[in-house]
Amino acid sequence: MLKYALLGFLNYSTYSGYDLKQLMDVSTSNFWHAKQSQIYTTLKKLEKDGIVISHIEPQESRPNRRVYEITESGKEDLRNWISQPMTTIESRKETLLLKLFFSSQLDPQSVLTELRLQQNLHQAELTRFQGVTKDVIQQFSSSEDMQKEAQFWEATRRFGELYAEMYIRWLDETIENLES
Amino acid sequence: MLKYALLGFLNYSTYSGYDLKQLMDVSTSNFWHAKQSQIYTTLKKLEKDGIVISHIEPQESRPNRRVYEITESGKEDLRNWISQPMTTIESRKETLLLKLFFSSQLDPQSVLTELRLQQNLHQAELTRFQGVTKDVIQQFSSSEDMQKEAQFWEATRRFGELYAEMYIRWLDETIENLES
DNA sequence: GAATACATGTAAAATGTTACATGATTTT
DNA sequence: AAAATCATGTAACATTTTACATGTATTC
Repeated sequence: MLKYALLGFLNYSTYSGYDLKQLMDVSTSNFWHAKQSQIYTTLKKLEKDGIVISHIEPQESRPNRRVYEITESGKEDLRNWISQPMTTIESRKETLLLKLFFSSQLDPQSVLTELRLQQNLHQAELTRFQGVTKDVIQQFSSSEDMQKEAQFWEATRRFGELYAEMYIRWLDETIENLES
Repeated sequence: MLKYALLGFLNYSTYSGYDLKQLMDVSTSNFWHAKQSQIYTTLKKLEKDGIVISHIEPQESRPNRRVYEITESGKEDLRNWISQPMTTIESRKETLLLKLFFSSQLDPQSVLTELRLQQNLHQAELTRFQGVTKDVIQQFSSSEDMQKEAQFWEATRRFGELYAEMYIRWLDETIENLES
């Protein structure tokens, strides 16, 4: 699936592996992330499959950049993937819930400590979604040629915001139940 | 991490790989799932590491069962994992959001179709969490020796319920925004 | 007669993480 | 002087998925 994240960006413009890592970190990372090493190896595989092509851009006093470009076959692959509707719900993995599920043997105090720690973390996330992230997207939506994109980006931001709110609410409830 | 899901169950009782798959499917699968093949190979690895031990239980007219038991070292490992607090937020992967992020090039109608399909799926999930799942846990909580466990199971069920509600709300909002 | 449940596993491929390796430039 | 940024990549390992393989007993 990382494949389609990379193709999505390369459909806008050409980028190096390094560029793509930076882009993902500031945009899709809330719902899709990847390590730099995986990005490099995946790009290499995509080139072998004829979905992207690369060329070297020489630089002075910095290592050369290998810049990737999407091919026609890549564009088709991407379009096809986006237009194919998902007919199932994605199954998630939530380590915190797994720990909680087996926490009856643990002393209640350390469970509460962990949940309170998570409260702080999710509160910070929420603030970020409502602050910096929102501002950045609003700037894009005021520029003409980015307006259409910005609408979709805003939808993914909003998901992050609602998710953080839901998580905090659940932590509040759970802590309250365990305290009594 | 599947390791700890398996150890968590084996801490209650001895089980075969088949049993563990059934158990996970009806309990943790909303926040932790695994394929049968992964469960079998992981159990084998855990035995090599001395965290569980197994013995064969012969059966008539059915294949023999290989039943696993947690060792002392396994119990310690599990306790240690549960008591170690998580100091970061887990990063999720949401394919639907990834698709949406790159959907500006697609025709708006097919995006809406996909979102409406997801609405139905999540509505069904929500109903399940509020119905069957809730009933099962309530039965456990009325039996004495399961009461403590049931409290934690209920917390994970409640997460599923809130998540489904949040998801539906987000889909409602997003569909409305795209329609206008 | 066909499908599902019981019960085990192996093999191969895909995906993702951690660690290693290099080296100049820029910022603290 | 140390740390961070720019920029590339490889190797090893761990995790997860998909597909294959077998065979009985029960239910529809």
